[in-house]
Amino acid sequence: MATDRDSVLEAAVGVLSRRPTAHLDEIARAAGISRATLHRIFPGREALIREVGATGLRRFAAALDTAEIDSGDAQAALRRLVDALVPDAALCAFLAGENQLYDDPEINELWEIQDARVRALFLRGQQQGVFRIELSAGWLSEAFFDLVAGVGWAVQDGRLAPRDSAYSLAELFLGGALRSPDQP
Amino acid sequence: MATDRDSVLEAAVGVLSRRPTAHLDEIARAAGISRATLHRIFPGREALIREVGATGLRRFAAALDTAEIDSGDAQAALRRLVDALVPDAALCAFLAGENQLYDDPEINELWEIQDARVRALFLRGQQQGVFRIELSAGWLSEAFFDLVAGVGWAVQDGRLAPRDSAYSLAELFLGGALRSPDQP
DNA sequence: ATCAGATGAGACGTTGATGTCTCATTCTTT
DNA sequence: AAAGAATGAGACATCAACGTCTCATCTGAT
Repeated sequence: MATDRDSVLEAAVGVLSRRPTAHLDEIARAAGISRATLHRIFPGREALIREVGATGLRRFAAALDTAEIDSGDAQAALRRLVDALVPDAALCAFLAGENQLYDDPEINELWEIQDARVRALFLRGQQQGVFRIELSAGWLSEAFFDLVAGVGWAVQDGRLAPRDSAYSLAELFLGGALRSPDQP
Repeated sequence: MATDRDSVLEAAVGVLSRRPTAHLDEIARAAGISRATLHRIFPGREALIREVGATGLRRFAAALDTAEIDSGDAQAALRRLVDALVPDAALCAFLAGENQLYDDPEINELWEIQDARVRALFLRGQQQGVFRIELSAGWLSEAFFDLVAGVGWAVQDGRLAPRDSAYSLAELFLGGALRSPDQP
């Protein structure tokens, strides 16, 4: 049953995104199972972390797919990406915090692919005249991911309401903190 | 000699901001001293982490002071803050990643104070009509810190040139990723 | 040159998390 | 109801990092 595995992974993300060094006891308790069963599902801590990372990257890739980031106006594409990504913001927060994941060449390659896709979106937007060209596409991509992770943390800790998160993220990233001079 | 302690702390930040679970061996090697000497300076791992956190918060507070964030135009104040903060971006990255730090009530209180100061800056800017009011001051504050930490990581890993970091940070945060419609 | 202090290298015991095991209990299926 | 599978609880060994110690070496001051 895949549901079981997935629910455990979900719980693991909830704990690990906030405290990457959490003990297996804690993760098992959060998942509502015993440590023994956790070991029956995942061979060990390393495998669990790896699986959470792989899941996160798969969901990230799926969000890029559903948002169709290669189609149409780059700004609209980014807004679609925000909507698709916000439900998995906690997963992105985990990916951002667990740097040790990228020692694994397979995980690292998967990440490089998705990162390149996001960079391509920004590059396309710059060529369309939609995004600023004074800021490199690499930096835009990195900053965007930082903010997505930040949303994940903020929502998890109750500092940001989930229903505000997509709006807050898109508006700040696209429009910045400054009030537009022409809007009174 | 305070210089020695500080240089060790500096090296510790360099390692811990990227890999919070780094062994003491690694930190000692990065500082160019032996594990024994590291133990002579700091009673143990916990004390070291704590000290790095306290140093980070002190530097953060100092940056808020030198930027005079309570004076004048809020936008100019934020730009001053960026300039003052960027040299210690790695330290902020450490503070952002090491959530376990905030279990310590003393550290946590120090953080709350600085965070309130930043929030006050954004609130003031909103009252001045400088910052957007659709985004809460709390979210602006949090997002700003996320980006500062992101700059710290990006610089450390060579993905962002140090000389670009202040500009990239201030421009993206204040103006957003979108090209202004009136600027051709 | 000598001596005091500091440092590095390494050994050693301790501790805590992990991985594996067993066994009783519960749930499912027939 | 009975058999089988899955789970939980706990015991146990292992292992890696930590904290402490000793001793040889190095540095710097007198």
